[in-house]
Amino acid sequence: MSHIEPVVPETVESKDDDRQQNTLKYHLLGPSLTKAGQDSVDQVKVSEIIYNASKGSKYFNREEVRDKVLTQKIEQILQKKRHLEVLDLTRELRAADQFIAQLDASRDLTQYLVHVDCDAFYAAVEQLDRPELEDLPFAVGDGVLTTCNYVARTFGCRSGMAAFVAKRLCPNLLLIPPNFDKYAAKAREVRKVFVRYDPRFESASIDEAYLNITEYCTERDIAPERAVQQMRDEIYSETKITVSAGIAANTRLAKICSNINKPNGQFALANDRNAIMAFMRKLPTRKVNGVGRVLERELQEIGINTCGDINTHRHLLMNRRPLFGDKTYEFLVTSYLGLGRTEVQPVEEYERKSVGTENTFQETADPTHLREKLRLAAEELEKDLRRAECKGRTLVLKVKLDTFEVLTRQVVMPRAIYAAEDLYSCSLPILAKLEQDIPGMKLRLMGLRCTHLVSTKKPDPRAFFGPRPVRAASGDKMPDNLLTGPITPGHTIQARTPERVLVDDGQDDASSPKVERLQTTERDDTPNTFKETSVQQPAEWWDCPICCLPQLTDERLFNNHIDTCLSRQTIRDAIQRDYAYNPASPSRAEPPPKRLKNGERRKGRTGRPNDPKQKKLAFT
DNA sequence: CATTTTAAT
DNA sequence: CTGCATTAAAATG
Repeated sequence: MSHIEPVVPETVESKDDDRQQNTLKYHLLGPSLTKAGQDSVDQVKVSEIIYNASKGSKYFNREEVRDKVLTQKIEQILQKKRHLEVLDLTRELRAADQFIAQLDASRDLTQYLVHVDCDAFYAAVEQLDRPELEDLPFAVGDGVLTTCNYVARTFGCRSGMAAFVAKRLCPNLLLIPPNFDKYAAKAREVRKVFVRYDPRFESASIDEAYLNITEYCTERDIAPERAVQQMRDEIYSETKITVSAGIAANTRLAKICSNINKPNGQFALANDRNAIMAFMRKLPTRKVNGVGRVLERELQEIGINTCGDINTHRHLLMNRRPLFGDKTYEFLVTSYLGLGRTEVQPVEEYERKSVGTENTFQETADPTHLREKLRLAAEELEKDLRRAECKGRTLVLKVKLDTFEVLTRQVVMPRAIYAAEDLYSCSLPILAKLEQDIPGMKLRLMGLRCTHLVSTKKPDPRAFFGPRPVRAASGDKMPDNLLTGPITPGHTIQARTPERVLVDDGQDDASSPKVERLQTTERDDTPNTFKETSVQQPAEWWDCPICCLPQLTDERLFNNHIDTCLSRQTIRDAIQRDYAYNPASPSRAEPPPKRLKNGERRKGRTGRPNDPKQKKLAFT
């Protein structure tokens, strides 16, 4: 890392302090250094400016604390490592080798995956409307830079950076407020081109996508590189947006490759084991999606800088008392081997697991004020839940103190809810308790999130009578068998989300799912069925198994409702199944999978994904 | 061991 | 010095 020489580090303490300060500077530097190659920028100078601009702020203080904690954690790792080094580890070495061999054997080199990434997307879109911006340093965002153009990047500006810090780096920086609708529209244009190459392409975020172009190439007998070049040309001529692309045997490699010749370039890694191994061997761990500043540092400290180093240290990683968890271990090993997903999944087939909203505000300790914020969050969440067509069984309250410390508290509710009224009344007690536990609690952010979602999608009787309830349709095929299916290492499992969130690669933005939602949910359908249920009290409801909406806990009313629901359509769809509708015990009139003691969901989704892998990891 | 909370991405 | 979502690991009981 960039090292700023201290004046005179005399005592041991000052030396440590100094090292601490440098790790912190690196920390504050964020992804800009390692993630994106970004040469031609004086990183030392940049980190110095960032450091000085941030110094003294509450945010800075919090980062400082976190950095110290991390340093401590690393010290423990090192101790453990020293302890391990004197032991005989030949057995774990053999186990590791076996594991690696198994993974290696599962390698699939038959597919051509592409990762496409729009160059400085938001900035590029703005520039289309205002060509005069081209040679000026500018960024999109308000408090924080969502993205910035390449001119601004030469000053060290990066996405995710606080605006006032960016201004220090580049006083002439122009800040443009975001126009999400505009970007979503442009993204749709770009995606129109994607479908021609892979109708099942996967959007990783508003400006990123994965495509499997194997079929496209074989059908036309065209080389992947040519196909991608052609696609990029079409994208440019049709949308005036430049994109970068990576072509490789799996999504993980493709993602790394798309970064190599950006902007407006592409890079292909041959579908050849030796080529891949050589490529990974010298690749810094940080380049791998899923490795952030923390894991990177932890790895560095035990001597792992490149993915090749992972193999060198495999015996340390696999152990009865390993330096990292199973998931992380597997993640690292697959990274070393250059393995990854070879399948992509369209957004429509993806089932989300939580819906939430959060808001930063002028810090306050006033209880009345805080309740207002909570109410707003509840109302916002209701809207989002409606858009997502679901309710939640657990509710998570998130707060950020004025010190930037983040706390969460959750409650499981007797029934799934979605109404702001209920969201509020369920979360209020938690807030009250927090206020009680932390006397002068001053907040700068509050958020609400629903998990353990229950779908309220269109009343579809098959959901009830069919083999599985509504929401399971696509979600259950998730887990990949380690040896048969595509590899989705623990870290990046369901890789869509992390990528969308990471402000990584110093390119582009952390596109908000909110934007994406606009694209998939044009209509704001608020079925009037919602209205009729918006009056119940949180205490006692039954969920109608057909329409999934909560009903008053009155057997007669409930049965009437179900009759109405059923007659509406498709009793014929229902006859297929032997699940008898049992009016006597409506609350139990559910298909087996859902029938758990106090109504908790089956543990399928938490337990399942691990299972196939778990036993693979059974190192004796 | 199951559930909750935190932290990382 | 954002906001949303997911996952792994640590803490808790």
